[in-house]
Amino acid sequence: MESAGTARSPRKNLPVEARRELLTQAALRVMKRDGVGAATTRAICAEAGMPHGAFHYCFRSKRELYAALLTTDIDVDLSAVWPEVDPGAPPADNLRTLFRAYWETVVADPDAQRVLTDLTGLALREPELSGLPAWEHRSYLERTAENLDRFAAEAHVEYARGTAEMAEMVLTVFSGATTLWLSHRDDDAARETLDRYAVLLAGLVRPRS
Amino acid sequence: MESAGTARSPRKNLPVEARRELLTQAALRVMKRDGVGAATTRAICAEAGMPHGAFHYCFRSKRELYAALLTTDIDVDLSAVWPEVDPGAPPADNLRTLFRAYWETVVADPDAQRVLTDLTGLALREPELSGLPAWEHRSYLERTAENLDRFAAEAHVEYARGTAEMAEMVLTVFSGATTLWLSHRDDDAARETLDRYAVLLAGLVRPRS
DNA sequence: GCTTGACCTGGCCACCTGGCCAAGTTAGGT
DNA sequence: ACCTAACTTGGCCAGGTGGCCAGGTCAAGC
Repeated sequence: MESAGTARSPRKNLPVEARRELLTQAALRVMKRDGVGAATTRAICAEAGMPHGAFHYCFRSKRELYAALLTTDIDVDLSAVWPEVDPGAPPADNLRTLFRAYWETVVADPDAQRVLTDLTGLALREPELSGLPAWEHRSYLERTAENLDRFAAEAHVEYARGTAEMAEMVLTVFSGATTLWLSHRDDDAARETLDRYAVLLAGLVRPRS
Repeated sequence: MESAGTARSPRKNLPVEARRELLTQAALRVMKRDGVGAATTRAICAEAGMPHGAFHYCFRSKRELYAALLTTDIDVDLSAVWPEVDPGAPPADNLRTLFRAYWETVVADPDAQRVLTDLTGLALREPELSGLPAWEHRSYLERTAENLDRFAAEAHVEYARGTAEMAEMVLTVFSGATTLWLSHRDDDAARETLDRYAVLLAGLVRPRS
């Protein structure tokens, strides 16, 4: 079984970077399972099968762990689930397919969204980390724009207002739908809302010139 | 001056409910100022000018305080800032005015949004409180629908897909715009996005039959 | 004045938190 | 075989946490 959290490697010299990686992944597991508040340095080390002392050998402080999480580990890879695009279909249909593909990734791992939200809120308080959420948002925006461009190429369309603004609008709806769904957990309502916005936003799409 | 947090009433017999109210308001102040995590029972009592012992005379546990906050105190009153509606103007213009009025309340007190977000996330973890966010969402949805109805009446329009679904869509955009803005703090981007969505959603509005 | 019950409080408790460190262990170069 | 520098660890610390309670205080009713 070798279940994480109970296993305890006897002793193994490891470069600090490798250990940092193990710790950040363990932290993410704990946060998803028990909440960001429950991710104490001890809980994280236990999850990673390390003694508590290992933590402050790898990280100067807990904030450094937060920073590592926000800059590297939290990646909801949109391109992972890429929908089939039919160049012949109406843009609204293709856009709806795209939105649903995103939604699958949200439903598949809701805890990831909660952790991201909580971690962002936490970082905003810490002066040392307060810049990270903005950075993370820009990164997210860029990747969304890339996906939108790829989508536009495959569907043979272009965006009336430009890709960047389209990306901001799409992210707004995704973020809102996710937030609301985390509260009400109404799958149907969320999907319907996304479908409707797919239709609306299709109005900003036109055949490529 | 009588600044809150330092003043300390000598001793005053108060019905428990009044004291509870004082504590919840003090808790809200602390959370907005220093974050939800900083709102310890001691910090809250200090803010309210009470000894620490008072807390557990009024509340059985800290969770009970959270519940009191989520069910009564957190009210972002949309109808407080009601825009002027011009029945002669295009629906898109009126809708944009409505959206901007909402946005003013967000920008006026961003910390309230953060507290609401964090508190919701926290409640979702606690089995005892996990139902409250859904309840809160329904309440929010109803009040949004009421406002939309009032708006429709004043602007002499109606909603093609029904008020309820319109409210869900509007809330989705509001929530998303707020979340994104809390990260990037780009006022212009947020306003532009809201303006664009006002135009898009105006497509779901038609003259009253 | 006296009784009663609601109200009030300082101090205590067990537990947990992030952070630190001296002493020990390992692996690789020479 | 030895040295060195990187790595590992259990234990310790000061401070903070939510929760509890015995004993004190107050105001109202008689």
